Amino acid sequence: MDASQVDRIRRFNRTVTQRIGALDDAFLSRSRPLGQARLLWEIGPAGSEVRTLRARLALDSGYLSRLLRALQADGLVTVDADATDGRVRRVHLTPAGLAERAELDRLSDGRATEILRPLAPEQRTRLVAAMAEVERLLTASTVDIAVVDPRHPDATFCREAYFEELRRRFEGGYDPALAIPADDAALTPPAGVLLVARLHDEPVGCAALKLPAGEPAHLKRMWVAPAVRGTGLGRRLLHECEREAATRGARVVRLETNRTLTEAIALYRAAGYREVARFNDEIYGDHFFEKVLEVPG
Amino acid sequence: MDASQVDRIRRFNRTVTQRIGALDDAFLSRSRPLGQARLLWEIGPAGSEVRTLRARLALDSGYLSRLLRALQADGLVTVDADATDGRVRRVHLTPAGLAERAELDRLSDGRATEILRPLAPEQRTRLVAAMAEVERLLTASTVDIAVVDPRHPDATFCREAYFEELRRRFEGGYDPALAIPADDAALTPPAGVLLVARLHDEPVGCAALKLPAGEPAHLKRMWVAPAVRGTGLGRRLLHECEREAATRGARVVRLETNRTLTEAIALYRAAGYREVARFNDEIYGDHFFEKVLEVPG
DNA sequence: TCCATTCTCTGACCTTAGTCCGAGAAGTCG
DNA sequence: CGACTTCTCGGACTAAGGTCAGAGAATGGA
Repeated sequence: MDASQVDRIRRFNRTVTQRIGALDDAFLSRSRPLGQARLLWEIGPAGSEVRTLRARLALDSGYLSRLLRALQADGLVTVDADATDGRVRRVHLTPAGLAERAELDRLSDGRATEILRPLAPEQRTRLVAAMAEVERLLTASTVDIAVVDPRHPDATFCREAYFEELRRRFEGGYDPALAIPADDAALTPPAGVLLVARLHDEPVGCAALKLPAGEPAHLKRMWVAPAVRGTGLGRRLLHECEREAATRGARVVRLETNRTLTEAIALYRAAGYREVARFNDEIYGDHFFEKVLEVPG
Repeated sequence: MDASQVDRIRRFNRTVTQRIGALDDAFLSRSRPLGQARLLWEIGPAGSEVRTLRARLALDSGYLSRLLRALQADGLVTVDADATDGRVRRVHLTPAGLAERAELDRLSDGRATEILRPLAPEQRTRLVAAMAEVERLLTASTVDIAVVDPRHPDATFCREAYFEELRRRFEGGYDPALAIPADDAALTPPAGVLLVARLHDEPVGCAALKLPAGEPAHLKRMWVAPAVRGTGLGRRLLHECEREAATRGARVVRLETNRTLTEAIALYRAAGYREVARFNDEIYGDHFFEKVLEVPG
């Protein structure tokens, strides 16, 4: 790794936590502990379940309970049992709580404005653009790719999202029953492998390989959630698949794809795949690609 | 202010504190309180005065003293009186303290590396470039410009730095005694005004105006510290001067400058100054500029 | 020389953040 | 129904961060 890049990130950290961290101070400046303020904000105008708050903010249950008691005592929230499940409790902001939250927003906006104010208009534009870029790439780098059992909820979520997308994009729709199948067993090692990409523990992409012994690996089910497109995740998934294929003994990766999936086709070409003649009878396949893997050295 | 820009800054804050804040966790992961770790790092290999640490980290004197006691008890620092001033104390890292600090650096680098690792090489380059841009512009926006008495230490610092720069850059050097003077009285309101730009309370630039009643304001002593050049500070100082001139009744700003100060000349032209005939006998003046101020509406 | 100032340190005190544990109510499944 | 799980809550406790006031040593200036 380039040392100057590492150094840059550390310097960035120092400048940014000083200057941007001030936005969080807005939460402190209302004579309310930061924890309470953050919780108040996180509850949101529509209310939340206590358990989701606990998960989102990663708080101890006792601690969260106490924070809620404090907000309740100040008349900012109400806590009552969920209608369908008596164990879970729901929190709602009272009008006073909503007002307080709006005030936090206002303060936070004020801090942001103070950052922009001293800058010339065109500097502001540049700052905002650079921030968007940093955010985008940090998000991309937060995405985690792991081998997952095809029966895992995240795996089925991705499969359904993938099918749904094909249904929407293919001319004449998509019916998985008509396609060459890739059932759970076929994507479980060592017969195959399924990779799932997650962002903050939410599935945001997948890719699968069938690994018939002695034959080319077969890439299937490459999907990237719309929210994270344009972050290079497709390329990363493809790269991980090739690594998996190589370490599991395959020398070649093959795939077929539909003509409507233009980004995917561009991705395969950019990654060094070359178009070959049809090698199976997949009815949804218009283009067939192949790449000879480099021997890992 | 553009609401979408404000919004972007807030979103940036959320993503970045999550992801980059992890760099600070490195400081926590050594079973040492964050405060102690930060202090240890801030002392630096060369040692520091206790009072400068207190100022830099904005710590209560009692609190800082206790932190130092704790580090001392762990054998990481030594504290002893300054040689020239027996009141101030100096802190130095022991070999163990240096090792601990190096370890913190190493951990911090590790976190930074983890951010870069999942990215493609060209994404890394983009991230680092965008970070540099954000840092640069946030720094620019942190610079504070204020009217300062010419006898203030920051003002004299800027004056000396300015003269030193002219000495170095003018062909044949610079002697203030030969130039048209602008003494302290002439730069004290209402006869004139001196603006000093500061970054983290350190002077990093200045600009002055002489304001003879009923005549054009005369801009003098425009200087920007090398470290913050290219951040738009010159333009900001110039803009602030025009504002001061306008609110104090001037309709026109004039200035002369030397041909070697090319950035300054470019700045004046870009800001709408037009070159005019020589209007005084300043021996270091090669170019003479003038701008008619817009009437503040 | 004396007085005000600067600098550091200690003691006393407070709030916030956070952990651990066990009780108890509500739901689920065989 | 009974056993197990899920979810919430309060008690007990700890560590860390932080504030305030006062004492005492060293310095600088009138």
